Amino acid sequence: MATIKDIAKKSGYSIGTVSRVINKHKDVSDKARAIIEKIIEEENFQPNMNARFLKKTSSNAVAILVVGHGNLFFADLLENVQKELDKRGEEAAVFYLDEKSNQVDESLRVISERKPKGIIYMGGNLNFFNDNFKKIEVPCVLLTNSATQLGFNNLSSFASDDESAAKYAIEYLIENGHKNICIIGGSKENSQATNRRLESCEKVLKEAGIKFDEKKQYIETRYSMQEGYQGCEKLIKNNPKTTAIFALSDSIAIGVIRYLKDIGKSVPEDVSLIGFDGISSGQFNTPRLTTIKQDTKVIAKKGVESLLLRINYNYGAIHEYIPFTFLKGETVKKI
Amino acid sequence: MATIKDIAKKSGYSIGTVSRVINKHKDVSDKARAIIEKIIEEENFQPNMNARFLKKTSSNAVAILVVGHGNLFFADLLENVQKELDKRGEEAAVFYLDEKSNQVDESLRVISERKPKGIIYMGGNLNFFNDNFKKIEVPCVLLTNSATQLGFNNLSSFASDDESAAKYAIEYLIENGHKNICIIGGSKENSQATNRRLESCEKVLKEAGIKFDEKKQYIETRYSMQEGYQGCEKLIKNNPKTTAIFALSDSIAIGVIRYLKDIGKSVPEDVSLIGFDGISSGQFNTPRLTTIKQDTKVIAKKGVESLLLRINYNYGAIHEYIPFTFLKGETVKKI
DNA sequence: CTGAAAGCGCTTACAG
DNA sequence: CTGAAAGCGCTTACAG
Repeated sequence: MATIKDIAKKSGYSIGTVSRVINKHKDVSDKARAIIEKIIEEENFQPNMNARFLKKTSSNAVAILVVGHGNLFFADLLENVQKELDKRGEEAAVFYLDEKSNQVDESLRVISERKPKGIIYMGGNLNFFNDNFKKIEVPCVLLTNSATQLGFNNLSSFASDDESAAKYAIEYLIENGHKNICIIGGSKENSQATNRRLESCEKVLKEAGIKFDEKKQYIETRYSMQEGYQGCEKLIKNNPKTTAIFALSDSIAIGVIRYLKDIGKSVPEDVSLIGFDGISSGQFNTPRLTTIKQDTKVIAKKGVESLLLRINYNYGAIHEYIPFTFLKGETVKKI
Repeated sequence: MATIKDIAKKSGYSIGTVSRVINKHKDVSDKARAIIEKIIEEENFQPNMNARFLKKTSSNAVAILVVGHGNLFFADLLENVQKELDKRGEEAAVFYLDEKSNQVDESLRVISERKPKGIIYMGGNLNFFNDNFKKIEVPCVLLTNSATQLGFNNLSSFASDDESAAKYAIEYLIENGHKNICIIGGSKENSQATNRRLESCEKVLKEAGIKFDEKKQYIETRYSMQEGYQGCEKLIKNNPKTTAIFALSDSIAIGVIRYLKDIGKSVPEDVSLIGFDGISSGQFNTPRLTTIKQDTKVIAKKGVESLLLRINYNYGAIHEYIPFTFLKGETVKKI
């Protein structure tokens, strides 16, 4: 690969001038720029990012850390976030992390290596913020989980209004005559969102005078079809009279449908089902998922805006719950 | 962030010795190692990768370039590839590329920045190899597409036996009484696999004396539910008597099912359907997809093996077609 | 507008 | 076994 030195030699200019052309500095003569750009083109020269970032004390990119690969909801959200950054002329650098990894420690490394001007977290275990986030001074924003409790001044957060969403879903099931309701998905230990949703469900059920034993009628699972399938199996075995299920993600919901079908039950004929997220594959599913659609567009927009406000004008942290939409699919039946 | 210099100062050793500890060189006294490791631990020191890779002339990692983010089939294949590398104690570095990006140019950059000892390509446009692959000397392997035609000595390839798979699918449909068959998905221009499958289908149909007009009964689409839905719409409008569809990916197949349902047709009652890939979400779908399952385990294993054989013993390029499995789901009906 | 030079944080012969 | 020093490919004050 050609280096900046080669380009300098070929062009007759110094590496300093070549560097200025690469970085689009204004203080370069048109002539120099033309010559150097031509040679860069010819040589198919691409600056070495290692050298670049090693030297740079700050970059103009916003780093996006996505926890988990196959998460369709994050794929959707990420797309929106990138669009919003793009619209504002901001550069994005996406980093995918393993499901189990510590997103805060990873961001520490990204900071030291990439020097981003801001960080957007998507997913990850909330607890990790307690350990090392205090070392981070770059403006950050957490999406789809609330960071209010953490109380960091440089960490905003935008999540769906889980409380209202869960309330809406359960009330909708109740209105449709359901009294034997199970809930599936999430992690009480790692996710604020799960707790908020679950508490809201329980409150509504209690107020409606409907019995709900969390130990028996709720089960934690990861956000996959596989775990939805397995979780549903346990749930149904413990609660054979279940007539409705609220799944805390659409992927889980699809697994639930499959399990029910496998034991001869159909959705919504035998069991009604509401999902969460509103990912597109839920709407390509047959039956179309009835679900809480998280407003990824607004979450992305507000997240990006608040981050830039912090970066450019040193605004403080904001925490907001974003309204959801209810997608009336084909998986709830009145009984 | 602490640097190697800080660690050196705190430990009383030179940065050279600290570097040797980090890189697990043997020529370090137990005492020095113990002291330095303790301080690294305390300081939570993580070496700067930019500096590391800038200096290194070669790394021990295998780079994996994945084209496209949301591709569930690649997610499955990637998991298997990582497992195979892991099993052999090899390190992997995964790079996700945009759907439309030039994977060969990107790999050129990865080579100059990361100095991997080998590269595994998953997906991407075959044509890009013609332009710049000749500049690459590192051992490479292409998965899920055949590189036989390209004739590079450092590029092996492993793909499913598309020809037999397509033959099997079409024959299965014919055996089940279907004569009005449409095919959907892929790109004739960019994918060897698409061409091989399509040609094989046409051959079988011709031999069976079944009319097939490619212009009318085949449609190119990308591998998404969305495009499967839209593509199916066109296909059905042009071929209202269709009784069976062969979709060249499971995602497409799911979109097809949804479209048919939306016009009041059910799979397999009204239209039979065979997919391709065998991704897990096809098996969580209702109805379960009847599909050609690509053997990602074997593709991954052979790919990794051949790469390491080339790296360690300078073996030549191998091109192989891997046998498929037929998953008899619930989407084909005898008529 | 341009060049010469320092330095980013590491690794790696080289010498001892 | 350890240290001093060169150098990876860039960027960025500084001087002119």
